[in-house]
Amino acid sequence: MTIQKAFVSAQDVAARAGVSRSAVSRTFTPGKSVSAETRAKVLAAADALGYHVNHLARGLMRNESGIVCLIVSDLGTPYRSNLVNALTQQLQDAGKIAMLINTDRSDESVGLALRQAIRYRADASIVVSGMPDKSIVKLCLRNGLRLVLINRDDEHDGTLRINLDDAKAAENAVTAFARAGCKHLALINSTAGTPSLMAREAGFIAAAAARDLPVMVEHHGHTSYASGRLMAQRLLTRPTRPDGVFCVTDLLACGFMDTARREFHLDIPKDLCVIGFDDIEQASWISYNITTFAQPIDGIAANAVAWLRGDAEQTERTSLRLHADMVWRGSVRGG
Amino acid sequence: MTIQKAFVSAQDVAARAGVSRSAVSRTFTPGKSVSAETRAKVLAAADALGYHVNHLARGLMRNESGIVCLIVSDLGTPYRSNLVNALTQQLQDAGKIAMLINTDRSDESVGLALRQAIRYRADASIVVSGMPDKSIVKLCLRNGLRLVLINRDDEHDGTLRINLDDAKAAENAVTAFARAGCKHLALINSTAGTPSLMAREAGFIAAAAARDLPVMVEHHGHTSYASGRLMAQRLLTRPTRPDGVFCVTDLLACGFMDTARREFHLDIPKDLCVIGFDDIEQASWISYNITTFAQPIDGIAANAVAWLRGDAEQTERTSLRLHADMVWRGSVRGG
DNA sequence: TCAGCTTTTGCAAGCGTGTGCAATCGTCAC
DNA sequence: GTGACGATTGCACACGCTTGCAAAAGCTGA
Repeated sequence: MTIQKAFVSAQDVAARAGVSRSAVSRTFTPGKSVSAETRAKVLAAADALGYHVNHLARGLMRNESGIVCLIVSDLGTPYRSNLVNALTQQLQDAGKIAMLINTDRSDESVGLALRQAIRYRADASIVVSGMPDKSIVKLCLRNGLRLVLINRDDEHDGTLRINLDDAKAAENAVTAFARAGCKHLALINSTAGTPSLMAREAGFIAAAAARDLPVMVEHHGHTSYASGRLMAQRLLTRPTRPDGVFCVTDLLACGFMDTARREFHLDIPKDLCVIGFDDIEQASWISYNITTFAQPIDGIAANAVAWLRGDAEQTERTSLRLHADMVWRGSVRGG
Repeated sequence: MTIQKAFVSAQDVAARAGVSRSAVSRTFTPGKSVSAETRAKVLAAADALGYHVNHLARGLMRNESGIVCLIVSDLGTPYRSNLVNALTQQLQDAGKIAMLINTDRSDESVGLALRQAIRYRADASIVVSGMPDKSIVKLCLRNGLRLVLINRDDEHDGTLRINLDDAKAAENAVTAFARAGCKHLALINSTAGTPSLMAREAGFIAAAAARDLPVMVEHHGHTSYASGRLMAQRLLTRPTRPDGVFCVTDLLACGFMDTARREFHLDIPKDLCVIGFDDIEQASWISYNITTFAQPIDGIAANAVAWLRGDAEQTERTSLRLHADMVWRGSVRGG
């Protein structure tokens, strides 16, 4: 194999096709005027040479790279990986491409990620984890980087904020427990306390108070299986044992249920009702069968992408609140 | 807010700092010679203006974008999302950035993904799902796009192939079953049959044959929880019920175990031993507690990234076979 | 002070593309 | 035959950056 230039350029294609370089460029730009004959010659030459438009150069010229950054931590987590999956899929369908940046959930590392997005002149970035601080957000907007915040908070203007109706869901959870005859409610949550988790907590406590039901609360670590186990041990050794527990995440619920059953020999839902949140795949597995709230993952992704495409009616709405449907399964009595 | 140019360029910074544009460029290129004084002026101006090097332009000049494409299907799957997580993390640490492309696992869509990688002049792409055909691989190599194939096959020259020692693992599974006194072995697998899954199957059958143990085999759908359930129904209604089942994936094992317990009231490991593969998080959950083989995810990622960086000794090895350690848990008797 | 050296600096070319502008071509009606 | 008009085409500049080259500046020792 002879040594050759790594990538073939439009110039090369033009030479082979016997046309000007602009003709090549126009052939690959939808909506530009090229005669059928020229187009055919160009396409033939491009195919023979293995030509592919250089998107770096195109992005440089158009000032629009087609890149959208996804900023996310703990991609291994079921909920997050499903959301990222839906987002990349829908971005691809919209002609964009996803760039993935890992963060530990510190604000600082989110800032670093956003700077990286700016460097690649991303058209937008979508923040799934962590909270960018005000100055970074301003920097992004100033640089023409559009921002979507998913289940973050509702503070930053100029961005699209997509949140769930966490308070409403929490209220429904209380209602379900009340109907099941639960008298002693409890809630377990992480210590991190993202705005959306805190909204679930506050909503649950408020709704319970409205019905004069007491709520025990535990906080620990991240929203993981291990945390769920640990909080189960704490909660189930209290003097009065709760009989209705709202886990702000299905992962917590899985750990909680396993410990309640194996270590405390409790029957779910007879002795203890459990409600989770997210509707991850595992919640539907036979061993768990958790009553939970479904994150409208496709809906979230669709709204984000629609806003990015600048669809007329969507562009104006900068704050969206989606509903999380309750999924009735077997971890609550009398569904 | 006044209308202004979207992005600030090196020119703008140079003007404000009172130096030439090249000085700005050199300031942001490690190893280039700039006086401390100039560097300070440049950094001050860059900070004030919010300047960020344009990586599209830089990539265009250097002919090296810093982008690495990850080609993957079903990111929602625990094993894949953990692998992608490790890869993006380690790529970031190496100064690269991950681009994520979703495929259905058809060869065709892998081809499309690779063309996308070429268009963005990615430095490399890492194929986690699907199998690119020979002509596309050639096209990539000709375009200077390096290729890493993870748990694919071992055919393509010029690429880095990272595989597990599936045969050895399968042999260890047979040994474990034999020690537990299992007489009737079985294996469940997807119909897709990627090379690595087929290697596990072939290895298991061969090792069982060497011990004169019969093996029942079932194939169905993807390597999912649902498939595991369905194959359990098929396998456990056979005239002779297996007492040692190798599930080529933990997800299959979860579905299999749930069905074996709830629908056939079998005790694991008393009536039935189960071994999985991957060591996903769920395999360690109390409800499953599956004896399995750990994918050396960090090792895979580390090897891939090291090869991409062109580390001297690594560059020569183009085919790697890593070991999957057995993780002893409770789904096999007498661990 | 000055030659000889190293470090720093600015200039300008070039990376591969998109696109405004003017020139060219073909078509058609008169 | 001619003029008008629309579709195509090529030229040349621009995008923001890197880098070779040569000039300038700083430093050393005699």
